[in-house]
Parts: sequence; C-alpha cells; structure tokens
Amino acid sequence: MVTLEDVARHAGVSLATASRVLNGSTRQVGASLRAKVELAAAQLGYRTNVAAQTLARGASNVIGLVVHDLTDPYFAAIADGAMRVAENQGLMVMIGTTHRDPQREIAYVSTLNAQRVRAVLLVGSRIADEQLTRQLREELDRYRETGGRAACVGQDLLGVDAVVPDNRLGAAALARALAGLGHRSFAVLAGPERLIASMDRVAGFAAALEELGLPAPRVLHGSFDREGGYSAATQVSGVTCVFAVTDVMAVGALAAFRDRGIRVPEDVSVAGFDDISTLRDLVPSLSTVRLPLAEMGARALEMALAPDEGARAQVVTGEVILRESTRALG
Amino acid sequence: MVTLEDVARHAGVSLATASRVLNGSTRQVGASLRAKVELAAAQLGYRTNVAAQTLARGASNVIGLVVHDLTDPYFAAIADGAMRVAENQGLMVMIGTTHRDPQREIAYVSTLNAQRVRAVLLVGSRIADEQLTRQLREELDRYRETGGRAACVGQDLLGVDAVVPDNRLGAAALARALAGLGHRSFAVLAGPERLIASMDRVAGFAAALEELGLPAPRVLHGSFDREGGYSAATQVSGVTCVFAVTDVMAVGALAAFRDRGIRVPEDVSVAGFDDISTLRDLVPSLSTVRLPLAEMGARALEMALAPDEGARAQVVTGEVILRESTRALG
DNA sequence: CAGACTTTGGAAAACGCTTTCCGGGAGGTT
DNA sequence: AACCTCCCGGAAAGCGTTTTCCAAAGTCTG
Repeated sequence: MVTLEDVARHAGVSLATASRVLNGSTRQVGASLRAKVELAAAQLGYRTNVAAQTLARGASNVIGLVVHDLTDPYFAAIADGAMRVAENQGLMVMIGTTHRDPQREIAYVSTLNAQRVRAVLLVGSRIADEQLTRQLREELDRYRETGGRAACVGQDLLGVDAVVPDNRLGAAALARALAGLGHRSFAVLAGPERLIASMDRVAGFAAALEELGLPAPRVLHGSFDREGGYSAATQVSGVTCVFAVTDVMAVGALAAFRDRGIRVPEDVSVAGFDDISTLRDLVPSLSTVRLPLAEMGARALEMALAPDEGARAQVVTGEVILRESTRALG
Repeated sequence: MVTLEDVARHAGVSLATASRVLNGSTRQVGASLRAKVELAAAQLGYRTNVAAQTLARGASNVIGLVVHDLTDPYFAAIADGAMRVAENQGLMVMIGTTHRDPQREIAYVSTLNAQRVRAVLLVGSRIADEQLTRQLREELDRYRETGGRAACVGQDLLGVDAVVPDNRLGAAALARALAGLGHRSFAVLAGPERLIASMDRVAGFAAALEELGLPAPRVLHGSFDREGGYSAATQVSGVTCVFAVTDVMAVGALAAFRDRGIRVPEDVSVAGFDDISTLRDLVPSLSTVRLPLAEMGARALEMALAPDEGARAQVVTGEVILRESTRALG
C-alpha cells in the first residue's frame, strides 16, 4: 500500500508538499516540485486513502441516497437524476434500499451519519405515523447538528429541504380532465391507507369530483406496487373510469382487466400517475400525470448541497397527459 | 461532534474500553463497565466516525458497484440482487453509473480503490477493445494487489471472479425453439458491433440456424437500448421472426412494428433476451430467454466477498420462455 | 536600498478510532 | 502457600491525511 509519505520521500519533498500537489489545496507549489511529485505518484501508483482524507478534512466526498426499491422505475428515475448531479460535483453516492420498511430508513440515516456523508437524500412518500416520523426527524436532526445536510423528495414533514410533488393538485387536474371526457363514475385504486402520497392523490381526486358535483369515487386499497394495482382492480365494477394512484399500479390494473376480459379503454378507462418512461410502450398507452422525476432528484440534491438557507420546499406540479388508456364517453 | 473519547470520559472509562464496547471487538468487557459505556453513548448521541474506523482498521465496510445505467431494469435487477447480499452482511453500497462510457468505468475502479472498498462489482458487458480492457485490468490489478476483491457480471475477461451468462447457448436454444415453431427467415436486432454480449447472442443464434440448415439471419445494428431496437426494427422486412438481443430492444421493436402497422405476432414474431420482470405486462407478452438477474448480482458479490481461491467463473444458462409475441407458423 | 508584503516549502500537530502491550487481580492447581 | 494462568482495564502507538505555523526567499514600494 503506497502512502503519501512514500510519494514524498520518492520525490524528495515533504509530506506537506506532496499533499498540496496531489489533493487540490489552496496553496501553490512550484512547477519543478510539482512535476517531481506527480511523477513519483504515477510511478508508484499512488491512490489517495479517502478514509484518511475524510478524517483529516472532517468532510467526505460522498452523499447518501435512501430509496424504497431500486427496481421500481419511479425510484430509479429519481436516483438517476440525483446521481447525475453528484457526478458533476465529483461526489460518490452511497445507496440504501429500505424495501419500504420505515425502521430501515431510520437506520440508514444513522449509518450515513456515521459515514459522515456530505448530504443525505430521502426519497419516497412518508407514512402518516407520528412516532416513526418523529424518530426519523430526531435522527436527521442529530445528523444535521453536526453539519450534515439533508433533503427529501416527498412530503415536507422532516424539517429538511424538500422537493414535494403536488399530489392533490395533480390528481385534481386529472379528475377534471377525465370528467371532461364525459366520465361520471369513478373508482380509485389506492395504495396503503396511511401512505401520504396515496392519501393525497385520492383526496385531490375526490375533492375535484365533488367540486364538479359528481359522485364520490369508490376507493380500493392495495399495496403500492403492481400487485396492489392488480388485486384492487379485480374488485372494480360498475364504473367507466379507474384512477390508479401510480403508473406501476395502473400496469397491474391493466393486467387484471385483461385477465377479466375487460377492454381498456373501450369498456373502462384507466389513468395512472407519475409518467414512468419505461412504461411508455404499454398498450394501450397510459394516461397519467407527468412528474419530472429525474429533475426532482436532481433538484433535491442541489438544494441539499447548496449553502444553508433554512429548510426550503420546492413544489413540483404534475402535468396531465391523456393517451390511449382513457377515452371520451358519449 | 461527540467522539469516542467524550463517551469514555463521560462513562469514566478508558478510550480502549469504550471502543471495545461500542464497536465489536474480540475482547470482553465486564458487564458494569459495558453498561456505563452504552448509557453514556446513548446519552451523548454518539455515532461512530466510520472514516476514523476505516483508517484504523485498514478495511472499510462498503462495497462498490459499477453499472452502466440504473434506469435500465436489467442493471437495476442485478444491482438489487447484489444489494440484498450486501445488506445481509452489514455492508453499505457505493454505486457508480458509467452511462456506457468505458473510461468512466476505469475511473470508478480507481475511485473505489481510493475509498478502499471491500469489494468492487463490475456489471455489464465488455466491449471488444484490447486497449480498454487492458487499462481496466491494470486498474483492477492495482486494486487487488492491495487486498481488494473484485468480481464482474458479464464476460470473464478481467482476471477476476465472474458470473457469466451463457449468451451463445441461450441464443442458440432460442433459435431452435423459434425454428421449432416453423420459422425459417429471421432478422436479428443487434446492439453495437463490438459489444460482446450482443456479439455472442448474435453468434449463438446464427450458429444454431446454420446447424439446422436454415438461411443466415439478417443482422441489423442499433444502440443497446429501446431506441436501438426501434430504429433497427424500422429496417426489417421479409422475415417471419425477429430476435432482439435484449428485451429492452424488443420493446423498441414492438413499438416500431406497431407504428408501421405490422401486427405482432400475426405478421411477425418477436423475441427478446433477459426476461426483464417489469416488462412482463407488455402486450403481446414477450418471448425471451430468462436470466436470473437478481441472483446473478447476488452470486457475483458473494464470490467477491468469499475468501480468495483464485479467480472463478460461474456460468449461468438462460431458459427459453415462449409467450405471446411469437407464434407457430403454418 | 530598507522595510513591508507575498510566496513557497517543511515540521509537526491534529483528526477519531483500533489494537498491541502491560500490569494487576482473580481463580485454579499442586 | 506458592506458582501459573486467565481476564480485563488502561496507556499509548499507530493508521494516512490535512493544515497551521514558521522560516526563508523573493517581490514590491517609495
């Protein structure tokens, strides 16, 4: 293992000089010494020991990313956006997947704190649970007290910077668009009862229908994934339009309808939420509310990395996109 | 920032004792002192400084993962498998995405070396390029000389442990299955000319056809993604069956045929490779060669982490799965 | 050309942990 | 009772960097 000291000795300079040459310092080093050091480093195959560097500097070059599930394209897209920002800034990223276990999320914040990462990004909807939220907040506070920066993509409940999709507004806009197509009877395929993203989307959708004087939708709960959409959709009947609170659930619903011999959009219209790009080749193509996922990830990390100006929240509004899975009635 | 020394002082014990209590050591500590230390740590909100720990121990608790593109479900699935293993072993995962730039891959190995990660996992097909391969090997060798462990998922070209899908065999089996359906004229939608995974799949497919005494397929090259499949498919004509070398390219091909008014499978059969699970709800469902992606990632990491027994290669064979996108002729 | 700055190189003190030694006390064996 | 072991606690020496001081050598001004 070749150390900086080896390089310094080999180049005939002091440790300080070698350090200044090899790891961006504010101080200048004369051209001739600089060349010697660089040569020595190359010859010996020197690689900075980042752990030592982090210890000495008191700050690392890595950021932490906590997501629920990397194989869910929603999280992959957000993570990708954040990682591009990290890459541009020369930061490495450490990822933890919680598999939707809130305790794991808390544990990851603690671990990332131990790693002294520069920033941590929490991606994914919160659950309506006072105690869990408080525990997570406490862990985050502890991290931030010692200089850590944090941001989240989801709801602004943690006292950190947040990029928050306006789920109510988006769902309401979707409801109006679907009503505009002539639909009057709706079902909503929702996620777990206490998952806030799901709750907000349901609430926004229902509120808009009420405003239009339409009957309240029937709400069916399932897990927040493809299976949840499938199983919830098996219970749907007597409506002309179904709103699945995520595209991934909508995919499950589409499969369920197909298996039941119900045609989309001829027999029932289906809309999702998120506009997952890997799903754009679905047949029929999915009407949805577009969220700029990669950009949300990128912006969240940028906020976390920016100089502290107190916790800020950026609201992102979705854009309704009607495609083939919904059709006009009458 | 509360340090171990603070904890030790607060508990009225030595630094050594505090260390032994809080960070798994081989040595025992008496129950009363142990309790004091744990209490002090909890009261002060102590968090181990991992950088210091890594420096002192000379070994870190993180592994590095290098993939081409996290939003590609192929890589997401493999990464997920590897991450589950890491999680079970209490290891954190640092991810780098190369966006298919071989130089970036080399740079990441160097960076991960600097991080002194326990193991690095390189996921993704190699390119047939002597010089790049040599450079990467050199970087890997340097890493391994100082105790680093490495493995790859792809071709066994790097002198490290490898999990290698048998692309030739899988493609050949697929060709035989398709010929068994009565197809006689084929086109292959291939990736970049020098991408080995693509080359092998094309070669295996062609070899099997030749063995069966069938005419050689027409090979069309495109990028290794959905767009590549789409654009290659626009040039297809006069065949009854199309083999896209990945499911993701097959999705593009399906879209292209749809846009051209060509029905699948009535007018042309389409098959892919990989069996990406998020694509299982495609209509028509895709015939493909199943690869156990998550398991491949998991096994690769397990090999890398296992005690050194010299570089080993595990071959994974794919399983042909015929679904709705291919139909029997005649 | 003297005094005041500005550069540039080096010595050495952190940074926060792990672990090797030491020593003292407890328990076991003749 | 004398001797050996074992156990457990603490002191202190690293681990490989960064960075703060110093000192020496320029470089400017007036």
